Amino acid sequence: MRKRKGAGRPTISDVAERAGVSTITVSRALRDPSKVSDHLRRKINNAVRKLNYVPHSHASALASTRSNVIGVIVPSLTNNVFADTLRAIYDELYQGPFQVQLGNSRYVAKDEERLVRTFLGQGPSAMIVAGVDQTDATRELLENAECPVVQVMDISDDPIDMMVGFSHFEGGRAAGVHLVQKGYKRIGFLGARMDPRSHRRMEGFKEALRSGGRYDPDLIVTTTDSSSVSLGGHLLETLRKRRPDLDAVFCNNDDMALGALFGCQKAGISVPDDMGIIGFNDLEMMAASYPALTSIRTDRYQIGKRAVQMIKSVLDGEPPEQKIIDLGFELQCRESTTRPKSKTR
Amino acid sequence: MRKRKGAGRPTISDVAERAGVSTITVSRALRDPSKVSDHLRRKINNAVRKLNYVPHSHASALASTRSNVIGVIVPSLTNNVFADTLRAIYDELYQGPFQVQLGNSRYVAKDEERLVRTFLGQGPSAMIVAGVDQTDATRELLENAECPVVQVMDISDDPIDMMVGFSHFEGGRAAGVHLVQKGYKRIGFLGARMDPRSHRRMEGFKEALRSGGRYDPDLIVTTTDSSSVSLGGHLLETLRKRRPDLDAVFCNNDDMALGALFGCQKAGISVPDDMGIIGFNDLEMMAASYPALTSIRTDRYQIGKRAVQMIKSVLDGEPPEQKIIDLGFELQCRESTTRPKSKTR
DNA sequence: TAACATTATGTTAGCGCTAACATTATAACA
DNA sequence: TGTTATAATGTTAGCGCTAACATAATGTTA
Repeated sequence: MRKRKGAGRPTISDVAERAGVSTITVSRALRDPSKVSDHLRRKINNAVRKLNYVPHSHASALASTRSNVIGVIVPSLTNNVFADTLRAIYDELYQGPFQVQLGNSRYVAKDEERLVRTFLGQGPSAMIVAGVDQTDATRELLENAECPVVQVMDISDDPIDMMVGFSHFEGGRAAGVHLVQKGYKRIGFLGARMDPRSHRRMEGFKEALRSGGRYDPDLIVTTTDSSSVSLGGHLLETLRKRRPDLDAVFCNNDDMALGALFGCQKAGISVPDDMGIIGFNDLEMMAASYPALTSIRTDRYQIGKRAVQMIKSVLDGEPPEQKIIDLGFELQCRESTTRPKSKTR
Repeated sequence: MRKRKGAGRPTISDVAERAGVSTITVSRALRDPSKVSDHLRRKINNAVRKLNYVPHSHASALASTRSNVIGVIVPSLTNNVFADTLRAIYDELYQGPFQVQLGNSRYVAKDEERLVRTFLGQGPSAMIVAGVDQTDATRELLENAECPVVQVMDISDDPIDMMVGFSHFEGGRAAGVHLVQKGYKRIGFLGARMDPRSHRRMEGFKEALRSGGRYDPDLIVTTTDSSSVSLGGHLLETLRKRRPDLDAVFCNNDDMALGALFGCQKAGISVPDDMGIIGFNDLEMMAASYPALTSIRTDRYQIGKRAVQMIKSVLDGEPPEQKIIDLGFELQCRESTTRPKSKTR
C-alpha cells in the first residue's frame, strides 16, 4: 500500500475532527473568524489549543497561491543604516500574518538579481528592495512581478512601483552648502565603498562647492573599500598629507566621520577650529561624541515603516495617495562644524 | 466546471512537457543532477531556461515534508554583535539551497517563544537561537523539534542540542582581572540593557574584583535602558557624581565604552591616566578611537559560521565531533587601560 | 546467453491546505 | 404562510511538487 507519512504534527483535519466540523470551517475560523458562528469558533479554538495546532504555512501558500512572505533585499546586514530600516519593517509586520524573507546582496548587483529571482519564486506578497540602481534584468523581473514593490532608501522619478526615501544628491548638497556657509575654504570629501548612493551624495556635494566657488577635485578622496571608523582616519591622513591646508571634510557616512574625528585628535588638530567635520545619516553616536559631530539626519526607521504601510494599503485594495514618498533629511548642526567667528580665516 | 488558476508562472509540468520527459525526471534533474542522464539533463536545463522556470518552494516543501528554511532568532537587529553573526550565517548559506527565516525577539522571552512556535510551524530544516536563556516552554518546543538546534553567542553545559559561543562570565572576569592588574583601585561597572548575557559578564567581573580585593558594590551602575553611546556617557557621569574617586570602568559593551570615553573627554578626565576604560566585543571602532579602547574581542562572525557548519554536518548525516564549541575571547589591551607605571596611585 | 544487479525513467498518489461551488439553516418580508 | 435573501457550513477538487513503488534499459558475471 502506498502511504506517505506527514510531518507528524497535527493537521487541520485533526482539529476539524476533534471539533466535529469540516476542515474548511476550521480554515475559516482561523483566517476570518467572523465567518464562523461563536459556537463553532469556540470549539475550534479549544481543539487548536488542545492539539497545539500550528497551520502549515507551505500548504496554505500552495493552496491559496499566495504566500504571506514579504521579500526584503538589502546590500548590507552590518550597516546600521539598513538595520534601522529592517527593524522598522519587522516591527511593523510583527502583528500581522506576514513573514519577512531577508536577503543580503552585499552591494553586488548580480547577487541582488539572483535574490530577486529566488524570492519571486516563492510568490511573495510584496517586495522591498534597497535603492534605485537595479540592473535592467532585476528591474524587469520586479516590474513583471505580480506584487507590490517598494524601493527604499533612495528617490528617483522613475519607480518600479513605489518608493520611500530621500535624495542623496540633495543631502550631499546640503552638507556642502553648510561647510561653505560656515566659512571653511578647503573642503574635502572622504568617500568609502562608493556605492551609487554615496556617488550621488558626492555629486550633490560637488555641486554645492562649485556654486560656492570652493570646488577643488584635488580634495576628493574615495575608495571602494568598505567604510569603517579606521578608514575614516586613514583617508583623512592621506588627504592631509597631500593637502595640509585642508580645513573641512564631508564624510560619506558617520563611521567615516567618527574616524576622521579620531584622526584629528590623534594628529592634534582642533575640531572644529582647524577642521570641520560632517557625516551622513546621523547615527546615535554623533550627538554623543566630543565634540559632537554634525551630520545629515535621515529617518531610516520611518522609511521601513512607511514602506510596509504602503504595502499593506495596496494589499488591502486601497492604493496609497502617492507612489513616491520623499522623507527628506535634516541637517543636524553640532560642534564639529561650529567654529567661533573670529577663527574664520 | 471547477477550475483553479495557479499563480500563472510555469510549473514543473510545463518544463517536463517541453523537455519531453516526466515531471519527476525534471524534479530529479534539478535536485540531484547525477540521477539523470546527460542527454535529458541538457534538454531539461534548456527548457528551464527558456521558460524561466523557478521551482515553487512551497509546493516542494509540502510534498517533501521538509522546507529548506533555517530559522534564526536574534534579540536585536540593530546590535552590531548580532549583525556580524547574521552576516556569517547568510554568507555561509548563500551557495546552498537554504533560506534564512529571521526573527527579532527584541530581548523579550515571550516574543521569542512566539517566534519559535511560528517558525517550527514551517517545518524548518534547522533552528539557530541566540543565547541560552529561553523560557521553559521555548526550550521544550525546541527540544521536541525534529531538526537540529544551535544556540549561539553563549555557552552552558546544558545545550538544547548544539551550541557555539563563549563564556560571558569568563569574559567579564578577564576584564575585571585586567583592570585590577593594571593597578586601578576604584573600578566601576556600567551596564545597560542588562540582558542575561550582560548579567553574566557582570558576575564574572564582580568575582574578579572580589578576588583582587577591589570589589565595591557602590561602583556598580546598571539600567534596563538599551545601550547607546550617549548612555555610556550619562552612566559614567552618574557614577562619578556619586564616587568622584572612580578611576576605571568596565562597560558591558563597546557602545557604552565609547560613550564613557567621550564623557571623560568632555569632563577633562585623562584616559587612561585618570580613568581606565574597557569595553566588550571589540567592534571595529575600538582600535580606531583615540585613545584606542581596550576590549574583550569576541568572534561573532565565526560563531555564525560554525553554527551553520554544524547544521550542515548534521543534515548530511555526519554529526559534528563536539556538540558544544567554545570559541573563547581575547583581551585586546590598548591605550585606554595602559597608563604609565608612575601614574599608578 | 541466461540470470541477476544496476541505472534511468515513469506512474500514481498524496503532502495540508483553500477556492469554488453546493447545500442547509436562519432571518426577512410580503 | 410561502417566498426569497442571507448567513453558516459542507463537498470536492486541485495548488505544484516529490515519495514510493513500478518498469524499462543497460551492464555484469559465469
